[in-house]
Amino acid sequence: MPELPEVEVIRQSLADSVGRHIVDIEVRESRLRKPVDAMRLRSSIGQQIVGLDRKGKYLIARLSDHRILVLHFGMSGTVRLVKGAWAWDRHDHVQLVLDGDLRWVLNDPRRFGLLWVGSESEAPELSRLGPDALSAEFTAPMLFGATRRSKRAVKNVLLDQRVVAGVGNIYANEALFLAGIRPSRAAHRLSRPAVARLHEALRATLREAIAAGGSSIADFRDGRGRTGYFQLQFRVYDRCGEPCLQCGGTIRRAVHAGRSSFYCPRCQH
DNA sequence: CGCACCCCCTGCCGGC
DNA sequence: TGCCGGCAGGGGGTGC
Repeated sequence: MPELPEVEVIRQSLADSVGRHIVDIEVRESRLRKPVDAMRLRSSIGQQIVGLDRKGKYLIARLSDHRILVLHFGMSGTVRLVKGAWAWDRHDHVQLVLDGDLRWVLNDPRRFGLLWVGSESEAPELSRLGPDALSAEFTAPMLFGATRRSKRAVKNVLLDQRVVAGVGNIYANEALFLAGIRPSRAAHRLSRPAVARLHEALRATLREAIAAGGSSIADFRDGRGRTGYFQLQFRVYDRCGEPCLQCGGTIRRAVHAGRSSFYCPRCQH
């Protein structure tokens, strides 16, 4: 679920946490994508959260001892910011208690998420990431360079977090539709203007999605329990068999790299 | 190098 | 009504 827009929406909803100290951490279920090291995690008790950042799909809490607390939400993860005591609910795995009687409750039914604390330089996941899709470093010329070097389908390039961080299946499909490019097009055959269109479409889609509170397909909610509504604006994602909003043709579904692609065969070439 | 295919895990939906 | 297969926003690994 959480791609860049959803993680950004979560980040914004947790803003009240900045400046607070971590006073306790309780781990009920450590079997996430990588086992949660409760002892290591609890070494951050007493630290102050001095900032809340995001890179790609990773949420990063900066601690006063200069370490970082890294969260990734996999397919089904969320974090709720609650006030007062909290009784463990189904699929709640970790509670992070802050001063001011606040707490983060990490819930992740599929347990593909990640929770880790350490120094930024030794965070293996972060070091492999390309520039964040909404950062100034992610430019059209940079994306053009990446497409030139790759014979893969352009959608697979967009999904490659080493090229650009934060794009997942929904927004890759949506951006390719806006740019009029088929997901299966060989990346290195795209023209410079086509890549520039794609770059612009991608950033516009991500910004629109953030403004809409993200996409709530099954049950995505932000830290305050609010749903997003960008799913109401999907132009192609999960619209197989439905009419193209631009030409009235029929949206098709195909599978690339094990993921569903949705596109309009008349509008995308 | 790139992809097809597997894994991790739970939940939901459609077909029978 | 109930069961079963397929599929789902993530990432990682293997072997061809």
